[in-house]
Parts: sequence; C-alpha cells; structure tokens
Amino acid sequence: MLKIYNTLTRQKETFTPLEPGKVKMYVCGPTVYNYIHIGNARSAVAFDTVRRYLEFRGYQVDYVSNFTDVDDKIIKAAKELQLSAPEVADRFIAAYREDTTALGIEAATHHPRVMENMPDIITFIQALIDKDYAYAADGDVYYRTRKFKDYGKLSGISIDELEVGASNRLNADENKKKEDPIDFALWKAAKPEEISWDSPWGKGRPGWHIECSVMATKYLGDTTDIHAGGQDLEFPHHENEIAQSEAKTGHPFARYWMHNGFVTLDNEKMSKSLGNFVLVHDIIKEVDPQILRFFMATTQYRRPISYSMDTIEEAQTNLNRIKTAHQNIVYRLKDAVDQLPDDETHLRALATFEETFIKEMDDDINTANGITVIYEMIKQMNIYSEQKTVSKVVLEKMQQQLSDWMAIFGITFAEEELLDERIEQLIDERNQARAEKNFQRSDEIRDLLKEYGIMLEDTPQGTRWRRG
RNA sequence: GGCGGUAUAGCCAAGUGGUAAGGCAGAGGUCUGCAAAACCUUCAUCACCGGUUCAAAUCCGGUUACCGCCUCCA
Repeated sequence: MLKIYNTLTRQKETFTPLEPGKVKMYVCGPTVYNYIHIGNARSAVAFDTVRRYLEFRGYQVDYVSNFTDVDDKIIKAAKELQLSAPEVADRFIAAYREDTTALGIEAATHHPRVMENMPDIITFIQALIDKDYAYAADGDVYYRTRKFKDYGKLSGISIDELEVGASNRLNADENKKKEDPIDFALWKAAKPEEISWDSPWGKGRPGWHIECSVMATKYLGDTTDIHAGGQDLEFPHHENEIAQSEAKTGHPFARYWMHNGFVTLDNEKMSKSLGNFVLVHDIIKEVDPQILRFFMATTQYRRPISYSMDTIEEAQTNLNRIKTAHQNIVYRLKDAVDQLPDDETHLRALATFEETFIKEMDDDINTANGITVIYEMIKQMNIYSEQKTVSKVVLEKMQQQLSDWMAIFGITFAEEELLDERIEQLIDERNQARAEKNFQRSDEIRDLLKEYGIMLEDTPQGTRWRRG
C-alpha cells in the first residue's frame, strides 16, 4: 500500500487517487532565465522518480509541469543578452529539455507556458474579482488574502505573524495600492518598455502564483491528486496557489502536497541567490549524468542531500557495482541452459526481493531503502552468475527485474556493443599467449587495452571485457 | 521573533518501543599464473541531560548545534 507524506497534514497517508488507476500530478517547473542547477534538477528528478514509480505500480500518470516564461528575471536577462523575453525563454526551455533528458527525466504529458495561457489567466483573475476575492488597484490586481479563511493551512503560519515581517519588506508604492500588506499580486501593471499583455485592468503581466493555479486547473481539473515542488515553494507560492484556486473553484486544489528537500553545498542550500550553485549543463561535461541521477536516488527525496565530489564518486562506485552485476548476468546468458531443477527456488527468491522492494518504495518513495534491496539482490545475482551451470529462465528474470527497478531511478543499461576487430584480435592473441603460459605477453596486451579503456577479466567461461 | 526540519561508525545512509539495514573506505581471507570482478569474515550503542517502560536511537520534557521558510529561489 503506497504511502505518501502529505505536507498538508504533516503525515504519511495512504495514497488513493481520485480516479482509480489514474494519477493527476502537477510539478512546479523552472523560471527559464538561465540553466538549471543541481538543486533544480533534484526536484525534477525526485518527482520523475515518483511518477515512474507510480507507473511501475500500474497507475497511468498525467504529469503536468510548467515553464515560467514571464517574470522579472527573464526581463532582466533579456536586457543583458539583448534578446526579447520570449527568446530568452525559448533558449532556456531548450536547455532545460537537454539537461533533463541527459538526466533521464521523462518529458511531462504537458509542459504549459505562461505566455500561451494568457486568456485563461485573465479569465481566472476576473473570476476572483467577481467573487470579491480580488480587487483591481491602479492597473494592478491583488488577492484579498484575509478573506480566504484557510490561508496558512499548508505552511502552518498565521497572517498576523506574517504581517510584522512583511511590512518592512515590500516596497512602499506597492503597499499603498494594497488594502492589506499581506495581499499579493495577481496582475502587475506594465512598466514602460516591458513585455505586456492587454487585460481588463490595462497592459500588464501576471503575478507569479496565478500561473500555476490556472495551468493546474486547466490541464488537470479543479482537484489534482499530487501537487509537488521544492520545500522553498511551500510558502508563499503553494499557499497562495491554494488560496487562489480554492477561492475560485470551491474545491480542494490538491490532495497530496509533496515537497523535496534541498541539495546542500557545504551544509548550505544550493541556490541561485546565494550563488553557490553548480549548473547541470556544466557538470555533465565531467560527470556521467547517470551518476548524478543515481546520486539523487541514494537519499530519500524529503531529506537534504549533500553534494560534493566525494558523494558523487561514491555514487559512481555504487552504480558501477550494479552495472557490473547486470553485465555478469547478461554475460552468462550466452552459455545458459534453458532451465534447471532449482529454477523455482531462485525465482521465488527474486519474487521475495520484489515484495521487499515494493514495501520499501511504498513507504513515501524511500529510494534509499529501495536501493538497499538492490544491493542485496545483486549479491545473490553475482553468486548465481558464478555457478557452473546457469539457467536462462532465472537469468532473464534477474536481468528484467534489475533493469525494471533501475528504470524507476532513471538508469538504463547500455546495449552490448561490439568491439573493434583489432581489439578482438588482441584478446585472441592474449588468450593464445596465456595458453602458452607466456604471461609477459598476455599482461602486455592487457595493459595496452587498459589504455584504451578496455578492462579484461578472465572467468571460467572465458575472457570478457568491459569499459572502465 | 514566528513556523518547520535535522543530529546514527572515517564517509554516505536506513531504522519511530524489543535490543543498531545497506553501501563506500579500512583490515583479513577465498578464487586467479598475476590481476580484475565476485564472494566470505571483520568494523558504531545512535548530539547531551533527565523521565516513562520489563525494554528507547525510537515515546515525553529540557539543553546544545546546524539547516530551511517567513523576500525571487527546486
């Protein structure tokens, strides 16, 4: 039984979607004004993993993730890059797709953009005004926060406590227009020469929070099963989304709220404003993106994860261990017999591993524990693949089970590649030398191939190679 | 100041009442012509203090440290 930690109730709850077998999931996406860093990637990875696990468990997932392509930072970046705001957005959406693809993140069912949903945003805001939950003020439109009685239910904060801190942070101009300092902008009047859209309140552009309310309800309906994002979105972003959406529709906006923990660098949150970030775009030139992806799976998504070269190297070692085990299985398929008397025992053991794996992953997508089950399974797989005779039935099941699980973590095993003819010849020559006990020559060849990144291993079934 | 989170071996990381998973690194061993890979053995009383209990890393109270949100941020 799948359980998910729901930020709204602060506890793990049994997951049951609104519609049996189908899950509606919305994940707050990036503001596309530059490349994503590892912290941004964690969110995308975490919820891609949730999605893949839901699919593994038999659900059909409708996955929506937005691109914020209208925003102050984009306007600023456009000035710096001497491009139009849409051009900046296009460029970094392309970069986002490139980086996330490298990380094995599946594209969403829909990737809506703010610019493409302007009429719906305006309609949504108008509906809030009509319901008296919002008011226009000199070209801006604000949300009447105090009117929404459930305000604070997600983050557990109260308006009165907020007001104290908020008063000296907002600029005076904006405050003058607001009825209450706690009110937030749904629509901002255009400043000269900024990109803007026509609206009943004059030229302007939407505030940040409204887009997610609009797009989530437009693509998934009034109530979404899972709404997710980083912990920093809990307040105010998600709180405001709830206020807007529930005021408009009268229905619960999302049933399960999921928030991922941060990536830390030297025990501090990796963030754009702190400047302590590593761009995915840069790091994948040096580190195999699969390693980065696997690294993120080694910690449960709600906990902070510490990024360093040490932790990345450890992930690499561990991923290699799993890949080697997979290769061991594939290698033995070549000389496996169709079946053996003890097949049933091994298949049962595999089924037990699967039960455990599901039990661990069902516990709020505990990938760290899921991976532990993988380690235990590959140990048995390694032992099996060293048996004198092996069965195809068992090996195939092992191979399939391991790749299915790793796919949840976004890891795929490379297709077996063919070696260069020259290298094949060298391996043959080395085996000849070994047969003649000319170990000097055989070691020479092994060292030579090592320089090309081909590692040789002598096994009872013959010499095998791998990239290393 | 308000709200929330975390503290487990050299490192990463599970474990929410029954006497500390797993991985890396380290040590020893098996296998191997030597390797590699693999396998086996070994390696912690859980930040601190007090309490509840037959029994606590796990519950309660307190202390300390670190982190996050409250302002754009995954």
